[in-house]
Amino acid sequence: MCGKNFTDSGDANQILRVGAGRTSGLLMERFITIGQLSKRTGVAVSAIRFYEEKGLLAPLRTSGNQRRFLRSDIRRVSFILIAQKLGLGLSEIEKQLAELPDGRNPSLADWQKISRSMREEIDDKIRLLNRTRNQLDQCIGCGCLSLEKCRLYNKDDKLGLKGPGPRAVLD
Amino acid sequence: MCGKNFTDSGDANQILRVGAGRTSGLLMERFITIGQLSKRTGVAVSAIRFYEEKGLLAPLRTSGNQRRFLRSDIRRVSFILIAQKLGLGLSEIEKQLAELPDGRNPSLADWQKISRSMREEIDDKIRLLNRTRNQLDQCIGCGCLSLEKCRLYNKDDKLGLKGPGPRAVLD
DNA sequence: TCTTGACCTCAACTTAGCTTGAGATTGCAT
DNA sequence: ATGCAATCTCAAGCTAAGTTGAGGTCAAGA
Repeated sequence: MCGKNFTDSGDANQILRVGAGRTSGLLMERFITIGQLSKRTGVAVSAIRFYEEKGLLAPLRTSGNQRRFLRSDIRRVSFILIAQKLGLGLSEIEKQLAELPDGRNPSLADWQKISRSMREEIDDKIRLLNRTRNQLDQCIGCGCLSLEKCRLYNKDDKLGLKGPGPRAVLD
Repeated sequence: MCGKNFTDSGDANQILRVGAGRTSGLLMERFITIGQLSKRTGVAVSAIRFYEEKGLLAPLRTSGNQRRFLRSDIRRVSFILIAQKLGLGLSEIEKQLAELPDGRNPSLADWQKISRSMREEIDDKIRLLNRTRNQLDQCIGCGCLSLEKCRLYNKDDKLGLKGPGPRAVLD
């Protein structure tokens, strides 16, 4: 992966951390700019920088301080997007990615392992929603709206990860 | 199951500013302080003030500028808490409450009407989660992680109301 | 060489649902 | 009359997941 020899004259575009050599031709095959990554993934440039800040991406830099991403980072960003859709926060996603050896991007096996644990979380959510719905059905006929009696208002049930409410009480 | 004496709809809001001199027994029967409301509902005093700011509560004031709530506001706050648990945002709850005639606190019929529409939203969430879970199951065997191909990554499905993700893309 | 578009950093702003703190009043009991 | 807890307002801070803008640099084509 690293240490290829190139014979091009322009030094200005060298990627620092990968080692010296020449630039454009082969480098352009391996590396993409932030704009290209943005176009390929549909994620705004500002969001990509934000992901880097949060530790989800670790691009290389050219001698001119511009970011250069691996092509496989497209897949890494896809992973982030899908995991977000499944309800994971960026910090949770970062933990999953951090466990990959060598900072590698997710492979099939990784994805299977992660998505299985996601499946369990989704199942939990569905169970909770079903229970809540059943209680709501009973509550429709009741209408008590009493915090002491209403089975809907139960501190132990957190509806979804993002369920709002007064923090001191529900959290 | 639950009690049914929730319609003290007679104690409407004909009360103006509460006079200073006699904080008499009668007033103390009808009105409660913010601290009492906090204790009865478990909602922090700061949160109650916040709800007022958002238009969900409209307490009276003493001549000394302290808030005085109706006893029935306990039920109004209960309603807010339960609706939040069901995933409604404060602005949506405010709309529901604003539709009550005379700024009345929720009655049985109101609650039934609102909770039925909530039930539909919950059903929608459950359907979406089930679909997502099924797609995830297929994805476990696939591992493609391709934005073009993966059926999991579908802009039209928003998982839950709070599903994060790059705004420009998913919204 | 010049120009232009892509890129850089850093700071501030956004929404939601609050909490925390400062500094001033109020209200009730002794 | 005094003391003290409860209350008041207003401002700032918090988390999440970014966006927006100012001001400056880089890279590539004409």
